[in-house]
Amino acid sequence: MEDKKSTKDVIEQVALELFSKKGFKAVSIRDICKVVGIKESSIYYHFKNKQAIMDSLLVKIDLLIEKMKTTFNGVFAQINNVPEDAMCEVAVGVLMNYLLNPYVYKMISILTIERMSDANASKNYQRIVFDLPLIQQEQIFEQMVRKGFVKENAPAVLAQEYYAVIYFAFQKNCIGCELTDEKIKIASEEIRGNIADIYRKMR
Amino acid sequence: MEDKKSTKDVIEQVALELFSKKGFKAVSIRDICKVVGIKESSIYYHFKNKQAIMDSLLVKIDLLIEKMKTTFNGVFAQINNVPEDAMCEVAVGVLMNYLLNPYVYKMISILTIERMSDANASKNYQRIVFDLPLIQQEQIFEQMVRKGFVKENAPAVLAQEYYAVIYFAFQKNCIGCELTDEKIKIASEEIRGNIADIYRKMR
DNA sequence: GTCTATAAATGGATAGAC
DNA sequence: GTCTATCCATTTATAGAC
Repeated sequence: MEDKKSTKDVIEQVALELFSKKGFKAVSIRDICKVVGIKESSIYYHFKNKQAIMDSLLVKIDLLIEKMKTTFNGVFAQINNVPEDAMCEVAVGVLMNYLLNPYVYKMISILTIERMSDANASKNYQRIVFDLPLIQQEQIFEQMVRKGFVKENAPAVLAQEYYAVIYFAFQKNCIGCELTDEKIKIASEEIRGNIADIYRKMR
Repeated sequence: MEDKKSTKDVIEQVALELFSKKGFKAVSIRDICKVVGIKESSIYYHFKNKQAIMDSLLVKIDLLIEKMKTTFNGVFAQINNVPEDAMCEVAVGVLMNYLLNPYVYKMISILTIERMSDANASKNYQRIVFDLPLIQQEQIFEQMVRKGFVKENAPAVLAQEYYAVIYFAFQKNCIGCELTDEKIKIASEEIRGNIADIYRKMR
């Protein structure tokens, strides 16, 4: 029972893959159909048009992120002690489990291109790449300040300083062309080094 | 003597503008010619093909950046005292005079799109957006550590922490769709706030 | 649900007149 | 240097058979 994927699901999967590599506009319906193994016209049975495929992908990522959020909150609530190492590992975790999650990473790649000319894509990029992680980080720092793990400071400012390091390493090493294990490793190490440095100062 | 711009210059100027808004691939020769006011075929008198226009733009930005670099080095060499305010203003200066320089900004916009699928664009993005500013910042921190303005620390790490704040604010507020004065103001203030916070810790 | 066939638009690029 | 005219490839999308 492995190949139970409907044609519609396969279309979405292939579209996500291709869009993330070349951008929404640069991928043709023909490109998608060629990989899926159906004729061009058949795709219009499953989706009204090309944009409808993209819209469907956006709905799916919202569900995924919502699920990740509740999982992460549950894990973090149990932490009672935050040594420097743990701070670094949480930061690397944001990279590995969120920004580099296969689905999230591909969607970020698509929106990176589309947000330059599409206001709606720009909103979605803002939400997925900046707003959601920053709110998450801010809540963590709120708890940490309250529990006395870091010196008192505005949690929003701490979150921004902290996440800027992660986002910077992500953009510098993981975005653009092929993503290799080597690049992921370099990004992780840059994050560890910079977060450790910042954390030492803020305690 | 204002309209002495050759057709070739106008083509480049229009192409830069259009490429930066929609991406290299999404802009057609027809689009460019319509704005310039010439027929499609005429463009092939000035440039071998579409790619040749882009190549020419890349050569020009290299010349511009080289000029900016020497200017900036001259200005910074005269600074003998770096209070917190000056640190913030230098950071905002990197945003306003480099990342938001009209030519640099448009080129970054183009490369943001193209680097997702073109290895050469990826290299150029890396060079213009990461390598050059980081080397510049590193040299500044080297001087500052030497002159005793900041506590001793690896200049490369300081440069990365410092520039990450600038890049983050730039990406969060200034990239994607229309760039407004309001967005620039928010980015500047975020940089000022975060740099002041970091600088207070590293002295 | 998938196919063939085809419409209608848009793309890059060239030949040759002026 | 710029034009008209044209070629050929590619694209989105639809109509209608199976």
